[in-house]
Amino acid sequence: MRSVYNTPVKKKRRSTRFSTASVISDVADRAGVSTATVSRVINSPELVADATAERVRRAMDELDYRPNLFAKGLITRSTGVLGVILPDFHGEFYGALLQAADAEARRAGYNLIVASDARPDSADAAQSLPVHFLDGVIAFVPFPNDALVRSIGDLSISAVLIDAQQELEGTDRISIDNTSGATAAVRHLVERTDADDCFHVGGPETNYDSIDRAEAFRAVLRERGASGIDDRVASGEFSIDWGYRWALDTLTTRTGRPTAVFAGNDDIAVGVLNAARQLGVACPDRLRIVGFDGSRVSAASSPKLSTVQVPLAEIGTKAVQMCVRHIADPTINPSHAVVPTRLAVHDSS
Amino acid sequence: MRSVYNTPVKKKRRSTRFSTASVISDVADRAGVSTATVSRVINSPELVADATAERVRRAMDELDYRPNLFAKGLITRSTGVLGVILPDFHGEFYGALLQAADAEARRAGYNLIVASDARPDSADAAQSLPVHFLDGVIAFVPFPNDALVRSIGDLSISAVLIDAQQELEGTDRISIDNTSGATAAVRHLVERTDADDCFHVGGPETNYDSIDRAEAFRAVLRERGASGIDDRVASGEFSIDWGYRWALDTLTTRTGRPTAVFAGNDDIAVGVLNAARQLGVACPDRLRIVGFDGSRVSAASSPKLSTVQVPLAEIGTKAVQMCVRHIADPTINPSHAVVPTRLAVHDSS
DNA sequence: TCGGCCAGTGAAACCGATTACACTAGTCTA
DNA sequence: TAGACTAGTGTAATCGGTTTCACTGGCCGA
Repeated sequence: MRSVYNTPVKKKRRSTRFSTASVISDVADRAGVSTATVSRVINSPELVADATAERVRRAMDELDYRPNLFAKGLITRSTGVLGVILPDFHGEFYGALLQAADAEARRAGYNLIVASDARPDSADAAQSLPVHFLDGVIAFVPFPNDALVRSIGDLSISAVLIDAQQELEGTDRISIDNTSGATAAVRHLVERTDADDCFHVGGPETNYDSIDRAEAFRAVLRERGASGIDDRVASGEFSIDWGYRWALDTLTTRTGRPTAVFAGNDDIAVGVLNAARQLGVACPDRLRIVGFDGSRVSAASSPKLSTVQVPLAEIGTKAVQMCVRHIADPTINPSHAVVPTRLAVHDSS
Repeated sequence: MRSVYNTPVKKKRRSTRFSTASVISDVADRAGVSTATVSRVINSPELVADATAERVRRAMDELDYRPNLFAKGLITRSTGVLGVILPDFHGEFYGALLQAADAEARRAGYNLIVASDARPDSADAAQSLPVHFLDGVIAFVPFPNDALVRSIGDLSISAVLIDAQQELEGTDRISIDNTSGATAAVRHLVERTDADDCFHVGGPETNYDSIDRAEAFRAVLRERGASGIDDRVASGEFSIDWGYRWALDTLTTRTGRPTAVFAGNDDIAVGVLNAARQLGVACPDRLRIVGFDGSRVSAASSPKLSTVQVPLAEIGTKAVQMCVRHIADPTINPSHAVVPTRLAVHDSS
């Protein structure tokens, strides 16, 4: 007998408010084993005799036992949660990405915490994310945002940057190969109309994708020996409204009328299309239009929009895979995946 | 002296792999106080002398101290994380909702974990969500899904059900008042065309919103004494393609041609619009169309779609507010909010 | 001057898991 | 048949916080 004075009535469960959830010691008691054995049944069953394990499993079932993730996390320092930072969830662009990422994460046994932060150069999302919690972070950074990238670096957890221009020590990256798709789109246009009448209506000036797409436009036109190229490149925002305003303005007041428009994304293209229809400019007969993204609005427009497909689902899936891989083995070299874009010709060009 | 044999060199930090994060005892040491005092500075500063608190805060800053959420959660049983279950994130419908929910959650100091589960009658999302972790759950359940609702009930945490038909003991609910908007929309149509030529192209048969919208259609037509109403109600899915197929079929083969279509949502309406344009049926001259949701595609279409606005952002915001309120005080009676819908007339009707 | 009270603080128990280490009993080898 | 080894299990330390309780010293009123 180890002690004479100390024979408590076998310490029983605290009555934590009215939590009825059972804990590991309940299971241990019921199965007639120690908590260590219960833990082993869960985490390394090969160490436990079959008969014992069976008894423990039954006890877990009967008590509907679920391990407390706080206690577990306190030891293992992992939660099975990945953080995802996106500029916004509004459009389908990020929705499609999130959908695929969530599916892949679930497959790998992870959950996604989301945070959006539209403002460039704000790291609020990263700040408010409960980072001590997360096993990894995936951030879509299509704008220069040093604050965000830096604060992700500070987290020193597995991270995947999508679309970011900045390199980050030890971090996986995914980039969108805008150039190939954009080049194909612009070539497609200049083969059908005079290069001097081709216009580019781009997205935000500082957006990396915008920059790539505009540059591809310029390159193809230079290649064709077009002149006054810069005058035919406009930046605005990724919205229907911007495309609409631009087209209304340009189609009515310009002297050299556009015969082809390469839009920075599908929304812009749809705006241009609407303005053209309103002005009685037939598409594709008098105005050819190509969008970018392959979004649902592009499929919904009529004439159906020619567009450059961005494989959003693939990006989401790949991001999670990279992140999970890096969590499993932090020593492997960070990789840089470039996802292709592909011109899909429909009726608007 | 309490013990003779036991004078360790003041126990120092374990070298947890290479985690450089500082813990509460580091802060305590640096500030020359106990861990209890540090904890008090964080959680109930009024108990600590100003000078002491100031010293502790400086120490926290200098060490860039962040409380370990596992340890904290182990005691307080709360994480500041809400789970959100949606059928999918694909369309902008749920995206808009999520966007607003995230913003509101962040404002209230919470984060969102997301899970999507498109399959009706599957509770996988709820199962795979790390529920021991969550302070609350918000679920959008537009389809009958007893499994999901039941498993949310089993969680016994604060929950908000959106759009669900089932009641759940002690659970807040939000419903969309489809009827008022739908009624207004159908009245709007029958005032402009013969009630006998009005058709409804609905979404999935089992979707609660679909059911409400279809029923409102029937009610208005009955009110007008229309006949053969059931023949003019079709169910399909919430997609452009379904609307397109329906219209192609109906506009070409039916004898009594539709002059007005009330669509189950904007996607369907856009599909109808595209088919009509392709068949040379002018909208709104020969065919009036009203959609539902007030989505971005509706604004992008031309003619601009008349539609019934669903305040998705409001729903997201309200869901988080209800959930947070319920977490703060679980004893308050669950409430049931009904959000209105509003007809917005544009150019398609 | 004494007792009571209060503000401020620390020591230590506790939350519920994981896991290093110790131990037992059986099997195998020499 | 002793010794080495192994499979299976339990004890107790540990993770990093929160919180109860006990304690100290200063101030107050009687």
